[in-house]
Amino acid sequence: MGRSPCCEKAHSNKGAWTKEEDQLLIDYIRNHGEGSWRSLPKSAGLLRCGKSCRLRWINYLRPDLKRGKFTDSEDQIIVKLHSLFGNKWSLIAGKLPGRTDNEIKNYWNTHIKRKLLSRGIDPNTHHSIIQPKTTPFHSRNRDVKPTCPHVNAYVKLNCASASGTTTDEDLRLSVDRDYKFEVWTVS
DNA sequence: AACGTTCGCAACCGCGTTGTA
DNA sequence: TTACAACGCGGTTGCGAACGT
Repeated sequence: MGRSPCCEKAHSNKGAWTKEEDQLLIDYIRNHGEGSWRSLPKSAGLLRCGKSCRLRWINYLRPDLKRGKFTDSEDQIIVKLHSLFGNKWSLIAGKLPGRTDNEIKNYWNTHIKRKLLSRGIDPNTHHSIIQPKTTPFHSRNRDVKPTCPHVNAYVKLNCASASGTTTDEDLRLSVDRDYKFEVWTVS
């Protein structure tokens, strides 16, 4: 038995949102707050599924969104965080106030990936394509510096977790003014 | 000007995770 | 403990805009 659909698709709009739909969603969330996405469309008078409403709000309508072009420093932060976390876009977005995971994901795929490749850097491993390095990033109990030639980051790893991987709970991340990183475990 | 191609981004889809009865 | 509903995330797609010929 498959998963039940998140909404009555037959009675849902799809595709681009209209200004009227946006306004209905904004008004509803202003009055009632976020949450209960499944019941929200009906309550707000929207012919959309809850998932779609949530995405529209988070990625486009939220008042605290920065929007506009990414700055050079944001660019650098994204590259460095990606070298730490991989494709954990929501985690990366959490370190960039006003930016959404979807926005960062798109920016990575359309701009940064290409930029890294043009510099001879593998965007997945952050290692030089010409001189590949074999040292695993999440090596246990070892200091790695720097992990990638283009990143002026110092990452201190002291992973004590039994799995040998660093989980969100294990990690605390600090970003100083020069965007250098230090990652350590919680004892 | 017209057409084809590429690019950028909003939105959708499927699945894993979490909460709860 | 289990089953189900709802949420949240990451990958992918679709479409309009921009660009090139």
